[in-house]
Amino acid sequence: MPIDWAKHSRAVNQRYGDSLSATRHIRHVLLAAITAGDIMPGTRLTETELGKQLGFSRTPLREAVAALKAEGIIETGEGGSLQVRVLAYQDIHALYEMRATLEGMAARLAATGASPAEKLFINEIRIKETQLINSQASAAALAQINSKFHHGIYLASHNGFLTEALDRLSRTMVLLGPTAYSLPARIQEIALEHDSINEAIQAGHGDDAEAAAKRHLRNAVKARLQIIAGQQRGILD
Amino acid sequence: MPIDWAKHSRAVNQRYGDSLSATRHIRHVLLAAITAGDIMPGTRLTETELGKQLGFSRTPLREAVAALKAEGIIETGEGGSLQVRVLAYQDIHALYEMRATLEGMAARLAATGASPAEKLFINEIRIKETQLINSQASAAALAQINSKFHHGIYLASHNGFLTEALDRLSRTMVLLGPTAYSLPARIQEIALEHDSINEAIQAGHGDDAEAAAKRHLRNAVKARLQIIAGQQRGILD
DNA sequence: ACGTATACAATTGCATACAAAATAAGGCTG
DNA sequence: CAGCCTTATTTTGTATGCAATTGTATACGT
Repeated sequence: MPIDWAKHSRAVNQRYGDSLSATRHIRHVLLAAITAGDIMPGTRLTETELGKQLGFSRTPLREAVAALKAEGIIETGEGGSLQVRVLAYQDIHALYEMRATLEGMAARLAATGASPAEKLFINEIRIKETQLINSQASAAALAQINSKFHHGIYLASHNGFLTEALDRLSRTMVLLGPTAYSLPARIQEIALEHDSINEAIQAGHGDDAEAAAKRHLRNAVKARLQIIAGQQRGILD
Repeated sequence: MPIDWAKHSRAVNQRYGDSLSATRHIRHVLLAAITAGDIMPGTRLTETELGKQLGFSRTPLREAVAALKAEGIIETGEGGSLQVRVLAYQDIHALYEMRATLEGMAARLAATGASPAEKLFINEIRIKETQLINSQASAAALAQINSKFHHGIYLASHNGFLTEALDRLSRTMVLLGPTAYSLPARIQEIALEHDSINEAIQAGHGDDAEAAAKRHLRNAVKARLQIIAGQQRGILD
């Protein structure tokens, strides 16, 4: 069954405007399709087919793919064939280990260096998250506000390289599949953990913020393993 | 005055073999040229000209550039023109701040998780570095063994994402220009600091290794600022 | 003489076309 | 019938060509 590229394409246009170059447009559409789970890791992608489906020639497609390969989202199999990167079990731990360190760093910097406006902004997102949880919002909506909360902290770190590294890790994480918001029990925990981080940032306590962020990520990997265990199927299916 | 692309091209062939695709080859050649200081940050690159000089068509060139743009080495100026990324003064601090955190993490993981063989390997590089310093080796040779020392620690962290992030940061750092090995006084300091890191790793002391690595990077940024102060020219030159 | 408009040159973005490599299929031989 | 070699087809890698946008120079008007 073919993928609904038009849907992702519309979403990208709505989010970034319709004046993006073909290369950038395709890059975002591919990321959206991977995030939505329309293209599973390991799936072979053929340029001709993809280009035809997306309505672009192979040239901008290949440039978009070159960027995604540099990011580690797409990899070249044997013979130069393209496929969405397949993460090994060990990679999950490495990924979360990295993110715990970087999120800790970001939270510390935000606590010690964020402007009053930035702190207010983070706090507002946190309040909105609580409202969404209480109103039983969808997993997608919760995942979105979660992204905003974390991204707000990244920006408040005032370190562009840190922000970029964390954004990149987040993009890589979509390769792992569904978010933790598919686990109802985890939602309340996340709220509490976000509170700890937020309070430490508001109070300007760098050590506490870092510790809270690391705790948050340690729990996140635990939840992730639980999801994976739930998905557990035979290797051959 | 034209750049000696043939030299860089030969170096890339020697390092990676001559069976690289044009795209990958060009990517490495461009990185080498930037590292060597043949292309200064801010320099405008025109695809047609570059392609002609390198002996390839624009297609693989553009793919190589797409990858370097994704890495933040090349950026698109106004009007879509290409230029080597220009780092702001503030970026220097952000860059070293990031690297201090990640190098600290790598040193800690190496100390606690490296295999005996990896520890021996790191130690051998450290010994070789001492020999090179004592024999008054060139700055380039010292910079190379320095890279090997650090990269050995990255690998010993057993975290592929960390290794990749640090490699990426190292590539970005070439935008800053000459290495600290142009400062004779710094060379002895570096040796001592590397010793501290190595000893902590050999002893398996994670905390000490992380602290030593962070100290090393704090001193490195100090040396970097000294170099920049020495280069100080007017903005308009 | 300065600012603005217009025409032209240069450069990027994309598509098409071709060449080389890899995968798949088929036939042959042991 | 199994394994392997040969061939055909698909797929990737690279080159060229065209269209559209951007930068620049010249001419004109104020």
